[in-house]
Amino acid sequence: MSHRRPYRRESEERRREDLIAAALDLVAEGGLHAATVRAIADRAGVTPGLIRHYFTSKEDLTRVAYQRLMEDMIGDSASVLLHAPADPLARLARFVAASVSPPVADPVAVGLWAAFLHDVRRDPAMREVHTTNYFSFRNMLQSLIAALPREASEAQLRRESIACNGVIDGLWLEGSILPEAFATAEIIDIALTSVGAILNVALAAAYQPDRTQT
Amino acid sequence: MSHRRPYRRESEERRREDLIAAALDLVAEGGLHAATVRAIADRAGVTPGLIRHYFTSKEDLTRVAYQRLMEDMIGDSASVLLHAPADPLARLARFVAASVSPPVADPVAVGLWAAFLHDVRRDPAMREVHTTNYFSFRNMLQSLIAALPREASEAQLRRESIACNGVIDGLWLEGSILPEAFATAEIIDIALTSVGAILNVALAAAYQPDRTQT
DNA sequence: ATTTGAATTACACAGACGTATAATAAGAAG
DNA sequence: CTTCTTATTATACGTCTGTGTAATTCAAAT
Repeated sequence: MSHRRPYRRESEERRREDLIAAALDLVAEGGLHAATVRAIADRAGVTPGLIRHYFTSKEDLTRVAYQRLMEDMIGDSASVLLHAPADPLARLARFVAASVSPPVADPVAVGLWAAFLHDVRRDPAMREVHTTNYFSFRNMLQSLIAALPREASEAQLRRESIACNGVIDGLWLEGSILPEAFATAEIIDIALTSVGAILNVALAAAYQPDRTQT
Repeated sequence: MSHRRPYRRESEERRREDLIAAALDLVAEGGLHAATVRAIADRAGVTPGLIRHYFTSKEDLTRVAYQRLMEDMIGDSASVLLHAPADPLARLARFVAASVSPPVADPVAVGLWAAFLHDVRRDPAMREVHTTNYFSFRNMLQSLIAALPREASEAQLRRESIACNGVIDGLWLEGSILPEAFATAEIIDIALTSVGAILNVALAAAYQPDRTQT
């Protein structure tokens, strides 16, 4: 009499991937509290019990999902440099522009990032993921700045990368939260001009949009 | 036989105030999900039912609490200008410095702000509170910039205030999330130098710390 | 003193939460 | 075709959630 739901067996990797993606989806849509065990399982097309088969607890899944989110965001930024020009100034310009425009700057991404922020402050494991990725991004930026044809001490480089990172983060935030208040082109232009002013280089003039993508 | 808990009647204003404060406290400590009706009531020293006597729903209380948070943050920034110098450059410097140091920049404040961010994106009412306060802050900044002794078009002023606001927000964020990674004095110095570079004025040199406070 | 209105407490309810455990069936191995 | 492993489903449990409603008790008005 019992009609048990039919199912397919999948690889562990695939199942974990699906569950992580489902969790991030739900957090993006409805905040952390929307990503319940039942909702995640439903979105991933499995039953709730399976989550505890692949993750020791919901907290465990949350941590893994956050790590995945961070890796993706860093990856999006870094991938810009793959097809970037050789000229250091143009490279920096493209990196800055990419960091304040989609897909890096995006309401959903900011929502996700914010949803996890509280746990980041509380949970040491998540805190370390954050710290690692923050410095990873800043170091990318610092390398690009260091490559510019000019003289700069190490201490000055550090200060400049913090400052530029600040501009980028701030504009990333505002542009993503109030997307209708700014045109993407305007945000890019402001970011380039500001970073240029901080570094005392003509960054906006050196910017060449990437024409290989949309 | 029934031992009913004794209580004092309080003014509506006082009770609402206490409940709002309790809610913000709990959100700061444990995120939005920690601010349950029962926990809020407990913290405020009342029973859960009372919340629905002063607020039509928990969502209502949440909205009001967020509004209070924003007002307080804007107020902290604005109050700096009360005892600020008359010199426009020094005024701007103090405003910028205050925005990236305590009590404006503070891990708890950032945690609170982030906890509400998702609802801000979703709920139109909360969204309007955010927008209003964002522009309120940016207009304060723009006024300070406009008061500087130099020539600047309206369009340039807008761009500069967006850029400076970006730097401030970004440094506020990073300094608050990773307080141990930066000294407060360092963040202030970076903020002043960066804003100065964007506006092309000697802001760091014009900074005079407020000695009337701690 | 008594009455009266409403601020406050007390209790109940239905649903959702994360978790634990037992039952089943898919798919590989023999 | 049969056996065996385990990925997956199913179900139950206790707790917590927001909300609705009735019972009380405070404090002011009379």
